[in-house]
Amino acid sequence: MSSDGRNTRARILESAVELLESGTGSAVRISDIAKAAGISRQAVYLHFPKRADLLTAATRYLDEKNDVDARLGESRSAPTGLVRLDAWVAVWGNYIPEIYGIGKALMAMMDSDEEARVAWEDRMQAVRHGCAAVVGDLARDGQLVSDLSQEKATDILWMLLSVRNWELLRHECGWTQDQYVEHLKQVARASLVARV
Amino acid sequence: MSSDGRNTRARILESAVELLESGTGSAVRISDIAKAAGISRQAVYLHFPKRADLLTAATRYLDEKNDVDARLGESRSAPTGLVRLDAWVAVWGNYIPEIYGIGKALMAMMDSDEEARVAWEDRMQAVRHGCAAVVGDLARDGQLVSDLSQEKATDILWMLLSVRNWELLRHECGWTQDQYVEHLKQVARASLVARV
DNA sequence: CCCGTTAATTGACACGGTGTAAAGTTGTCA
DNA sequence: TGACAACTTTACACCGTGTCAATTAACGGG
Repeated sequence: MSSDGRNTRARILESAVELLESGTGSAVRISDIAKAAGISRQAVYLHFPKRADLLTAATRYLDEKNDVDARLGESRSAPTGLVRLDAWVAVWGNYIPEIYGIGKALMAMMDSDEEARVAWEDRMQAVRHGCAAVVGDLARDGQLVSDLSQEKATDILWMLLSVRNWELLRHECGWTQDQYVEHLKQVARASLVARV
Repeated sequence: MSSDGRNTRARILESAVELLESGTGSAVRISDIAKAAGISRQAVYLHFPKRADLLTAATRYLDEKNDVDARLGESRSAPTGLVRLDAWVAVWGNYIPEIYGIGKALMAMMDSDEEARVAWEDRMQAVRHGCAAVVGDLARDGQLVSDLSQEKATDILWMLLSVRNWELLRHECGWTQDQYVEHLKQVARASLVARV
């Protein structure tokens, strides 16, 4: 069973993201994940000593599975700032619904678990920097609305990408993921791009 | 001590909001609140059988303390849609930092406690309706940017007012509450109001 | 003045989820 | 065959929530 080493770890992460995505978020227990992965609860602790370890590992697992880095790289090589904005928003719009369950679980722990707080804030800061880059592109192309500073525009974009928004739009308005992404694009354009 | 009936309840709520605001949010325990209120833990359960009861009561307590209803009423009687937008954003911008601790605590329970979920979503829906009203005013005054539907504009405004945003801007960017409110106003104007 | 009511107190406990610890099992590889 | 690693089972400590029962203190009305 030594070849199962990485296999089991991956199975745990798969089960974790599956449970966290499709449902009750922070109410998912370690034992639920273990059961879904077909192993004992203690085996989970063998791979992830603390709950926060599992959750942060799950975010990285999703990053790799979705090739987020590569896609974000692609988005930056688009021809104009306007297209880069669309691409960036599309990547995040599609990604957020995937991590929102994990995000909820991490946010719920943030107040009591320092490690979870740091992990989540690091993640948020990375998004923020991405927003700043995209807005910088817009400004360089002369497409940013004239009465917005780059800082303010970054904040707007970043607020729009808030994880909570997806959850609320989905639950309260019954939106699909496609609707959400399309909407994000339009809203981002309406907020940031100079009208002709 | 029968006259202490309402007094104790109020003292519990005061201690609760104080602890929840200035600090660790969902990590605040019933016993912490009891200690801060100078009573026993069981006395808290006497007034609020479940944790969710206390939290939802705390939100109502803050509403009344801050006269939120009255202020929102005033904001709607402002002369133009533009001024109404400013007033509405100011009320919520000042209110959100106060309830964000309670919001965090409620959100952390949402997945496991149905009552907490309903309470929070009701609250969010109320905000949403308010946003729709303000946007409707803008549209009636011909001030809404022409390429935005009222629905989309409502979503923008509502995303900007997300409770999470305040926390993140405060922690990651070190913003003060005044900065936040001023920023919200400007962003809302930039996003929604037709430029002349 | 006593009596009933009501709020609060103390102490004990059940429940559930996290995390730890120890001993036993199975499979692999040298 | 023996060492090693992953996983299993069982058991338990810890902590926060919520419940229960017995007790004390204060107030108001008869």
